Amino acid sequence: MSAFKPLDPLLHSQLRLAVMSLLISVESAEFTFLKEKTESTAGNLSVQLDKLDKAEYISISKSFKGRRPLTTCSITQKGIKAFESYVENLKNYIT
Amino acid sequence: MSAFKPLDPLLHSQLRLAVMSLLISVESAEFTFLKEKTESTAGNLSVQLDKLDKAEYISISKSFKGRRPLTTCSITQKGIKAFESYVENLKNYIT
DNA sequence: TTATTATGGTTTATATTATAAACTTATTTA
DNA sequence: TAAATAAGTTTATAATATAAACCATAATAA
Repeated sequence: MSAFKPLDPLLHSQLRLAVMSLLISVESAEFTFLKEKTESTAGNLSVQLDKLDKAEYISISKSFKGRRPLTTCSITQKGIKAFESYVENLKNYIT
Repeated sequence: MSAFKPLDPLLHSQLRLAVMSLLISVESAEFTFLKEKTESTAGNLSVQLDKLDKAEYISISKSFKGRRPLTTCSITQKGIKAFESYVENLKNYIT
């Protein structure tokens, strides 16, 4: 027991982990909200959201608020499972 | 509260974190022991140990066991503090 | 009206990183 | 003596994180 299970590289990233951490406790969140909370640049955030989306850890919907673009993200079941098992695995490293 | 504090990039690495995790609970450990426990390649381990050493998170002593090289590592006070605060910061992300 | 600045992003370039492959030196073993 | 093993180190490469540059539209100022 307590071997070092591999840490999902998609989650073992400061910004993506922060995003998942935010999304896991809300229904959905807007791009600008995530940007503020994570204090990231828009470019970086955009790239990392795409990666999470491609892995189907989150789903992204693009629409408009009035006439401005609105990107809304929410975590998927797959994302929740991945996050939870990442956290479980991580515990072996830090306790 | 619960902002995302930055994660020390030196520790936010699977192998280096595993090494630190091992070293924190022992007096010292040999290269081969770390290699087995972390299931890493010698090359990768060698590189990561060097980085931890340069950051003074561990200290490395090279000697001989009989006639074979023996590399022994131990965590430093600086390393312990860094590890502990990494863990504290990380908690904001995963709880 | 025409600039100028702000908003909400995306794309691209770059520097850093993690990692394994290849190598070195010495020592056993067949 | 040749081949395999041990204990690493050095180097090459592919992946990654990140910010800079860019784009389109909207609001504001001159």
